[in-house]
Amino acid sequence: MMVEDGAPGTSGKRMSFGMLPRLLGFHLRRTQVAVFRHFAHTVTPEMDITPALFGMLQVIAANPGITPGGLAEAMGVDKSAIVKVVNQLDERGLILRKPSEHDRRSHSLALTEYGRTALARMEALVLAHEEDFTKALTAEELAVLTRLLERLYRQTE
Amino acid sequence: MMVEDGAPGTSGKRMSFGMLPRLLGFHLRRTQVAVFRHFAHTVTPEMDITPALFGMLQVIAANPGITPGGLAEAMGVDKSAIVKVVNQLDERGLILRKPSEHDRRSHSLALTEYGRTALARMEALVLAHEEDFTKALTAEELAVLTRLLERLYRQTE
DNA sequence: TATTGTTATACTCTATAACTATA
DNA sequence: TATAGTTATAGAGTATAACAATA
Repeated sequence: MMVEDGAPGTSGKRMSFGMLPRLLGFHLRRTQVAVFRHFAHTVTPEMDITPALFGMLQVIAANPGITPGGLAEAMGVDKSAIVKVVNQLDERGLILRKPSEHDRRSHSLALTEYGRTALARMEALVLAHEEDFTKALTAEELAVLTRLLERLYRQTE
Repeated sequence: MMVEDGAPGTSGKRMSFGMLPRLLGFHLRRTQVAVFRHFAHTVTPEMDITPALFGMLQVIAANPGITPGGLAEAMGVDKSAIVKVVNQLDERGLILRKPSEHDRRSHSLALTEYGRTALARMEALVLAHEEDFTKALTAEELAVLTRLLERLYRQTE
């Protein structure tokens, strides 16, 4: 049996977040979680892809011949963290990994034919996800939001 | 020796993010990373706290007597994931964990005297971090940004 | 039977360090 | 010596399942 004892969270009582709602990071975090959840419901079921993997595919598609090191730099992670990702995409037949002719240490990444087809479908799902998630905002409000975010993170690049 | 071979990322060449810049999640992610890095440079060195731990302390401080289960619910994580966090805060003397009188299964969390002092200092550092990170925006722009984010994540709550 | 806190366990993400094969 | 890719390893963070104490 449940007993009301004054402590929030034990029952259905409202609880306070203290000063957190005055911090931008708090709202960023909540929005990020909501976007990921929405993506997981709308894109992942059909194409079995995460936001991070989709991002990797986009960068490879937009920069054919990019190296694993270049991909790591683009995504802002260590080169060692890229290996598992590239392996996954490779094993799924989405990308091709071939040694460079100039420098045999270096590898060149590019989408396969199947990868291009799959990515096209993912892009359609992602755009639908984006449109649905942002439907509460007008196009202008979304543009304002994006530009404000850009101004914040560009100052520290 | 480094050889230019046309692939971006291998050298200092610009690379493209494809359609990613048209996705809100891309900009949210980059802003989130920038906020965390700024926090790590301005708050963590003096008070050895992360954004997540600071959030936990805020919720405990604002809801004295909250249970671990209530904290888990507030932070949107599983109750089993809270245990390590509460242990850390307890071991550092920031919070006190005592059994409830009404229900001896239940624990009641609250800040210690030291915890209150430490949190006050953290809050000062966090507010300075917030002000510096958002200094590129006017107060009005920041308010607009916050409200747009709220409208996005509230629709899915 | 159901709930609270906890443990055991596993999986993801990411970093550091060291290895290999080239250069 | 230096670099590209990789491996081994470790530490967060989070989830599921199961357990003991209590209700």
